[in-house]
Amino acid sequence: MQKNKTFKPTEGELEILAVLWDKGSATVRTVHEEITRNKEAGYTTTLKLMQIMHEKDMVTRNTESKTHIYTPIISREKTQIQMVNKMINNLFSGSPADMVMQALGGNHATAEELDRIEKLVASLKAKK
Amino acid sequence: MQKNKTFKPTEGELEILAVLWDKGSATVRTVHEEITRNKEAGYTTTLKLMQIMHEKDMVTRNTESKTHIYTPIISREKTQIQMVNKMINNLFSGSPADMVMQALGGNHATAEELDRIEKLVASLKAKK
DNA sequence: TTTCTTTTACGAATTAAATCGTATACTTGC
DNA sequence: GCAAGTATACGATTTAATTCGTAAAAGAAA
Repeated sequence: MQKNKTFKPTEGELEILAVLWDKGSATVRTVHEEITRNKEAGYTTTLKLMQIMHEKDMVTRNTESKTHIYTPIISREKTQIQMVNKMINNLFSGSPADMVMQALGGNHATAEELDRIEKLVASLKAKK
Repeated sequence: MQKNKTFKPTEGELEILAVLWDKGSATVRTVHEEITRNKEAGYTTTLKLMQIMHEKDMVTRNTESKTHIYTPIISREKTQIQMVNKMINNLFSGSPADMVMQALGGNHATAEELDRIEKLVASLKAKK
């Protein structure tokens, strides 16, 4: 078991986690194929990265069969919260609202998404 | 002049930029003193980092006097937009709303901030 | 002027991420 | 059983970020 230090995946680790979160669990082969849809990479590179993630206790693996099956340990949501909070502190002087402004500023949110946000904001206001 | 590649400051660079953005311009000494309010670091470490940032064209510097004065080139806002968008893509499957949910979920936003967000959302909805 | 302090320049060491080649072991299909 | 293919293990290399020691230059103070 590891110390509970703040979890900060690197770029490459995040790509792998994205696949694992999406699929629940996956083999190196599967992860590798997903990843190489977007960029070049050797198979052993992906393998090594996943092995390192295992050493770091970011994933577990089932080694019963020759082909190991990897499962993420930390949840997507927890990672999101940690990374968003870090960014709010580092780049937005601690103001969540400022980050929200930038996130929505690009105007990529759909009408439904805006509805969801509106409801969330309303419910947060109600609590104040 | 450099290619216009996506700007991705490291952790340490971001700390320095935060000071420079805040003050507009600053000497190494000033930046260093700000930074060491929160963490340990040798003076030459900060200096070197800022020199490298200069090589990377992240900052300009005025060398008229012996004590150089550094000024950030990229704006805080542009950096915010780039980093938020990157995070939305990497960690939130491209959904700005999902990121907003996490940013506000911690319930750290003040009533006034929520008002601002509400207005922004309303104006975005009006455009749809 | 001489000394003390501050500053930059430079280079080296350290740490960590990412990449990949090669060896070896395990399956599977013939 | 054996060849071919697939998987892991391991170690080496590369690249980048970080850290800091030392020296030299510039100014300030005495």
